[in-house]
Amino acid sequence: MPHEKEITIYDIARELNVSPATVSRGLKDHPAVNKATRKRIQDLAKQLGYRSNLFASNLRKKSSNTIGVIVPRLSSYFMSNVIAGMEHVASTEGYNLIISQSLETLKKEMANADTMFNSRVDGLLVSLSFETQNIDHFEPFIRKGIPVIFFDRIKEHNKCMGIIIDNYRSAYEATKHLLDNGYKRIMHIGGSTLSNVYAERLRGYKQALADHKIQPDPKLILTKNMTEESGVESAKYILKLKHLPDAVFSANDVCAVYCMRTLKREGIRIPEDMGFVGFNNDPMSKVVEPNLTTVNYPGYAMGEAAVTQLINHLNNVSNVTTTNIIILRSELIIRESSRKKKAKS
Amino acid sequence: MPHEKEITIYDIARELNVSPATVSRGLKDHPAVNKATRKRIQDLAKQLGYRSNLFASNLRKKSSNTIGVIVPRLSSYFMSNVIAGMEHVASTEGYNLIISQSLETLKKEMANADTMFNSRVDGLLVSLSFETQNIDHFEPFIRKGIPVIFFDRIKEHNKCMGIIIDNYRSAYEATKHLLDNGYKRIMHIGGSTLSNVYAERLRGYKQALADHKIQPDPKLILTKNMTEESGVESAKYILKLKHLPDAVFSANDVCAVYCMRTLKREGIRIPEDMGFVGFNNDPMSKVVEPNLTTVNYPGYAMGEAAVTQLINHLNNVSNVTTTNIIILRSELIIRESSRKKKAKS
DNA sequence: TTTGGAATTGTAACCGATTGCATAATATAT
DNA sequence: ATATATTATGCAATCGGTTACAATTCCAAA
Repeated sequence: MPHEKEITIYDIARELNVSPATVSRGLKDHPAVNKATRKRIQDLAKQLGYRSNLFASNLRKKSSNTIGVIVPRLSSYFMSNVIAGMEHVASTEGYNLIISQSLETLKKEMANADTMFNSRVDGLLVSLSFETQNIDHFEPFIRKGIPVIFFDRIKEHNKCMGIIIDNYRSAYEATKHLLDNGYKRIMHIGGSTLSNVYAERLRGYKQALADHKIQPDPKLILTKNMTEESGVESAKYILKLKHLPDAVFSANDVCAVYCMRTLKREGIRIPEDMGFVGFNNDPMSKVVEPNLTTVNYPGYAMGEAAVTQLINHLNNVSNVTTTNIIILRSELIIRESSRKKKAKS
Repeated sequence: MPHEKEITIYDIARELNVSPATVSRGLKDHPAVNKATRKRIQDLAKQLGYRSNLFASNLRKKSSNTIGVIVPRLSSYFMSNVIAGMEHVASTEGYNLIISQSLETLKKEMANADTMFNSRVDGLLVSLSFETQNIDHFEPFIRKGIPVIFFDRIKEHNKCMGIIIDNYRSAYEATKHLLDNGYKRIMHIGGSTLSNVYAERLRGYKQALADHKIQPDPKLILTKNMTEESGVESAKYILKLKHLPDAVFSANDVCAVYCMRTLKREGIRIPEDMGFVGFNNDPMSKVVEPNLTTVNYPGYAMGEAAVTQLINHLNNVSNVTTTNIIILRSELIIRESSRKKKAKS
């Protein structure tokens, strides 16, 4: 197959009897080039089907116009919305996105960071894996002044911005909502507290109880990995308790839904016998019966915010190393699963 | 901030008193370089924190080790699984992924293709937008011999491979399943038949009816955009019919679920009064009550297959322009929504 | 000792765009 | 008409690897 020859600025220069330098400038509307010359250059470029060689350009400019993204998993409702938001901003700003997943392992996260580093990304957006406690593998970026922004699953670092929602406050409100609706013995199913996300949700839960003068009962606090299975397991655990809880606040929807479903099948009525609140506003929270009260987690907005902040930093309009944390708005969505029919009885 | 100086092969060459060429070869284990020298080079490289400059390398080699991906939307259950599968294979094979979404518009799809072209991707993986009828915007790739693979939403092209499931057969089986369970008046909710996906599903539905000597009733065939809303609308449409269908085969789960739910609220019993089959095996199909019978759509496998095929082509082990279509296995998952209590009565 | 050939290493051109500096062309001021 | 800005363009080095080809080294066979 006879592939087309690639057009370079040299071809244009020769054709127009100017120097490659002029062509280079002309193509990007450099004011030092005569307006008429600029037009001739651009017209011919279009006509010949010229396309800039980004490698040559990047090599010379030492910048890639590419943003690296590392996430634990791409295939969750939340994360795919984050990515969609990122892609949206990045593409309108002329940046490319290189995306990789750590599959929740530190090993792969480090390998991915390495690839990103070699790919010379202009900046890095990271949501940390479950295993990640230490974030030294991002030091190469920081040492070279490449901005790193953590989102959702973050670790504090004095050179890196973090973008999160107020997990503490959301969990507090979720728990308070249950209390206000007359539920008293509230269980919490959460993930590993090594993660900021789950640690904060647990803290909010506890504080809400404390503000209602309720001692948290350790038997009512479960640490799970928040999958379908752990929802089922939690339900079984609940059924074995001598003193049943009258409500469950789960740190995500998937776990809540499967827990609820299992309990329902055992004859427990939701929300009369047991109230439920989840977290994430996953589509299935609106499908399960009864519909699940949950916390809306703005994935798309978080993705947009992360890229926007990064690009602003790259353009020197703001600075990632001085801003510490950005907190996005989240809200409790009240549905049937938490409305005790005879509340405050 | 004093950023670290970048180490190049020249630095290593100087230190070791060899030529940059030898370093270049040594770093990639070229057999022409003495084994001991190779080791010295690699050790020093590691010690100095050398990282290859991909721009320089790509510029010289005229290849990017990057695969471009264009999809309608990233934020669907199916697509996020596809992407996850792609990322998995790509990263183990040493390729990067550049991902963008067309948001179902031809305009953005063309713009994305353009960006990919300028980014010099080694290959392109595309699932077409709803608006796309004509695929001339991929001709620049084909003219340059850059392989293009379509997946899921495809158009036939004599130079491009397509990766799909057998939508016709799956739909046929889904419909047959309903018929076998005693349902007779089966409605179909599908998407625009400009898309291969929905056209084939409709065809399978019709053929199954025909094989059971049933005339398709045009009033029982709806073309919708398969969102939550269209599920609700379809339900309303159904309720207005004089002669109600006794089953619904929806071309996706979201639409099926919302249709089913709306009907349920109007007192229609599922599956007794009306059977339901969806498509996709979306997580919510396992949550809705009753659980929805559906066709499992192997997103992750499709992503893996697409990248594998592309990389094989790039390595000359297979050829994308000669293989036409690859069909992945899909299967009907039977759940409660289609089990008529008194079947075949 | 000479020599053919294999094993290593080096030379230098190249990939294509960018940009500091110099120069040329034109315009304005004196 | 001459000096001084101003505007427009060109020169040439640079970014860092890659690779065809040439050159050198080394060893065994003759």
